[in-house]
Amino acid sequence: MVAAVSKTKARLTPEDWAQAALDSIAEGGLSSVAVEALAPKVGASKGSFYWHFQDRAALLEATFALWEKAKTEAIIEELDGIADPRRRLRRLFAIALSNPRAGRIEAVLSSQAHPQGMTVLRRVTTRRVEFLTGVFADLGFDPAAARRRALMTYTVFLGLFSLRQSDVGIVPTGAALDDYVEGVLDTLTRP
Amino acid sequence: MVAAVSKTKARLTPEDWAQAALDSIAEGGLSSVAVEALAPKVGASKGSFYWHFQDRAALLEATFALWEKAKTEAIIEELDGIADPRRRLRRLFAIALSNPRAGRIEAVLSSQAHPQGMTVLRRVTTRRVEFLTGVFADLGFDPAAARRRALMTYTVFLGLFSLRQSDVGIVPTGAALDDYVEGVLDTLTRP
DNA sequence: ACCTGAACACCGTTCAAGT
DNA sequence: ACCTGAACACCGTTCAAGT
Repeated sequence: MVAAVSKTKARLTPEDWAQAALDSIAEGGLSSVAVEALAPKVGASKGSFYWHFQDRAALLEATFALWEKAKTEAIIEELDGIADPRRRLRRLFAIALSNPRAGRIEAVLSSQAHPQGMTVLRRVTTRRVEFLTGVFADLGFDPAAARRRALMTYTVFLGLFSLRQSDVGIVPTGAALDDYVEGVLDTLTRP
Repeated sequence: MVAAVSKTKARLTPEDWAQAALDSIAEGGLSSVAVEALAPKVGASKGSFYWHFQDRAALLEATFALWEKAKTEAIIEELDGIADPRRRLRRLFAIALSNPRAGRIEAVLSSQAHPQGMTVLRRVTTRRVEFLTGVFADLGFDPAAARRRALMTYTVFLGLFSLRQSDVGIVPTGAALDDYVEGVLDTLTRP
C-alpha cells in the first residue's frame, strides 16, 4: 500500500507532494489528501510540507495544475497530430474512456470543494471546447454551428464521464461501449 | 445569514438537521456541513446531534435522501402528468435549468466524497434514465433505441449541469439557452 | 535552504450528568 | 426521551530549534 520512497534524492520538490496528492485523489478522493497521511508516503514530516507549501490549499492548486498539464495539454497535443477531424474526435473518446478512473478529478473540481480548483476547471473547459470547435469547423460547420456542436459534444462527454463514475451499470462496456460511442458521434457529426 | 430558529417546537427532529445540511451544501459545499457549525443554526448543541444521528455520515445520508425525494420523485411525479412526450422532455429541462444552483448536489455525489452518496446517486440515476426511456418510447422509438436515446439525453443533461456549475461563460443564458436546448432536443428526438 | 518535533486550534465523537 | 458541556482524538498549521 505504501509507495516505496525514492532513495536517489534526499531533498523533496513540490512536485513530489503534488504527485502523491494526485495519486491519493484517484484512490480515495479529496478527503484522502491529508498532509499527515501524505507525509510518510513522500518520506518527510508534516513540518517539511509547510516549507514547500503555504497550506493544504496550495498543495491542491499544484496538484490540479499537474493534472491539467498531463490530462489536457498533453492529450490535445497528441490529437492535433491527427488530420482527419472524425478520427481525431473518435481518438479523443477512446483516450478518455480507456481509463475507468478518468473523470475523478473533473468530479472533484466540479464539486466546488475548493475554489482554486474552479480556476483550473474553467481553463480546462475552455481549452477543450475550443478544441472541439476546431474539430467541427474542420468538418465543415460554420463557426456558430461548430460552437454549438462542440458544446453539445462536450456535455455528452462530461455526462458519460459522470455516469461511469457512478457505475450504475447503465453505461455499456467493452464492444458495446464502442458501438454506443460510434452511434453518438454519428448523431453529433451529422449536418 | 443565520436562519431564524423556529420557536414553535422545542424538540428537534432529524429532518431539521438534514434540511439545515442541505441548505449548507448549496451555500458552501460539503465541507460546510460541520456538526459544530450546524448546531447553532438549528438551535442545539453538538451533543444533541449525536442523539439523532450516529455520526456525520448518517447526517449526510439523511440529507441526500431528503434531496432525492424533493428533486427526483417530486419532479417525476409532476412530469408524469404531461401526456405529450416532447413537452414532457422540454419541461424537464426547463425545471432543471431554472435553478442555477441545481446540480450542486449531483456534483457532490459524483465526487465520491461519501460512499453513502453513491447509493442515492445510483438510485436517482436509474430512476431518471428510466423516465427518459419512457419519453422516447412514447415518441415511437423501439426499446433498445429508446434506451440509447435516453442515455444520450441524460449525459447531455448531466454535462450541461456540470458546465453551468463551472460557469465558464460557455453555456448560453436567457433566451439563447432556450434556443440551445430547443436545438439539442431537436437533435435528440430526431428519428 | 531544508527539515524535525512539539505545540496549538478546530471539529468529530463520546459520555456522564441533567431535565 | 432528549439535551448539555466537558473531555478526547485527529489533523491543519505554526514555530523554535536543528543540519
